[in-house]
Amino acid sequence: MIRVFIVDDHPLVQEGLRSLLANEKGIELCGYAMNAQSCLGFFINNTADVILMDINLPDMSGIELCKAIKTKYPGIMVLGLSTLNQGSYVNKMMENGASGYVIKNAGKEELIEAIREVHAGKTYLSFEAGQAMRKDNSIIQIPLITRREKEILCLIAEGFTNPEIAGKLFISSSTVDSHRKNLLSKMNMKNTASLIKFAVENNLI
Amino acid sequence: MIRVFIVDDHPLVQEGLRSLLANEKGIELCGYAMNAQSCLGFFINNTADVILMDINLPDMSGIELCKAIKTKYPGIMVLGLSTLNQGSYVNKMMENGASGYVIKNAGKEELIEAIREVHAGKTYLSFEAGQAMRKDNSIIQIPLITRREKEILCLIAEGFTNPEIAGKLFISSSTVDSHRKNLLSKMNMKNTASLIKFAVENNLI
DNA sequence: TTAAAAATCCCCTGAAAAGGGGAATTTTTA
DNA sequence: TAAAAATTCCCCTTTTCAGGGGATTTTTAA
Repeated sequence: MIRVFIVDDHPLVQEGLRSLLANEKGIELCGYAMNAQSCLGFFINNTADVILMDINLPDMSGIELCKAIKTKYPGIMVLGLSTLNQGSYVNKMMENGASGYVIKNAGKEELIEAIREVHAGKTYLSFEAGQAMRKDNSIIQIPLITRREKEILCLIAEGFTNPEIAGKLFISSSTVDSHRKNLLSKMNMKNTASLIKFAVENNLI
Repeated sequence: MIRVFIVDDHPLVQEGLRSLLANEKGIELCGYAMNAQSCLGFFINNTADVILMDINLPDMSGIELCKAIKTKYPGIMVLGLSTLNQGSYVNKMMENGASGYVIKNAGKEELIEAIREVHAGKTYLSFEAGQAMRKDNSIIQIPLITRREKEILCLIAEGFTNPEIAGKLFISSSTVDSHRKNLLSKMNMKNTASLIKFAVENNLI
């Protein structure tokens, strides 16, 4: 019996995954969490065999959580969950100990197979994830953003201006401006409007 | 046997709804569409008893689609699907012939019950939807935006400036600016960044 | 058919963002 | 420990946005 733990902040995804795994033989849902903290909390007194882990969590990125889990509990296998277009994140997550990757709208069969594979110590990359990992293809890569950039991106999205953000973070307005320009250029966006749309749609904030 | 048709542009919601209804006795999924056009296309040669209809579709609002369906096929019952905070839209959709409303992250039982109720000719409002409809509560109301405003909002989100949008729509830049100001004021947003975040999060675009 | 709503257009001013450049310091990571 | 990455800061100019007005025409709905 493979004990599966789910970490995903989106209620609909949670619901979908739970119903997909509900009647599967050999697989048992042993718990779930909506954020990284409660996930880490669970594993203090409990355990699991495989964690289905979303890449985007409210309090910590999936990459960091993956690292934390694999450092403390190397025996637990982490299977990343992503939407499309997250190639860079796929790479980062694998580098930090994930055993595989599944696209969120994958079918039931693929998900089950992936769980069994990683539980057996193998690596599983869904076809789309494999595609997304290739550097030289046409799939849009979401560039990695740093912690500070994410912080600033969130404040921009909340409607704060550069001087306001500078005040909140105790840095200069010029610095905020630099980060903003970096975000625009690395995301390849024309202006704030398209940047925020892209960020929200890809769960960067 | 109640024949149910699903119209929702979100793949994860589609998947979730389909799996929720999959093994339900007395309910049969007779088709689904990702947009209003293919929904209308389906009903030229087919029919259904209940349509689960998302409020936000890429090509037409759920309100308009609801109106169109109820005008042509009054016997088909429309059950609206919304996220929270869409009180104004709930009202509009009911005014245009919808028989009820269910919150997207409602449980299986509630969804099934709602389908049976509206199929029986009754009205179903999920508790949260009922809450959202009350004018005098603390739930954030999403103001209704006009067709033109939505059009302009989308172009802003794509990164176009006022003059660029003006060129595309063959109107003056001042007019675009007026619409933009209206959007900011009716949504009660500080600037473009927060406006776009709000719009994307509430599926307005 | 007539009132309400939506869409159109213009004025003004100041604030904010975008685009260009460069550079120093701190933190991570290999 | 050295190289790489992240964070910090500043200069300049031009464009775009936001806030404040007001007004007309067209469309929609009661």
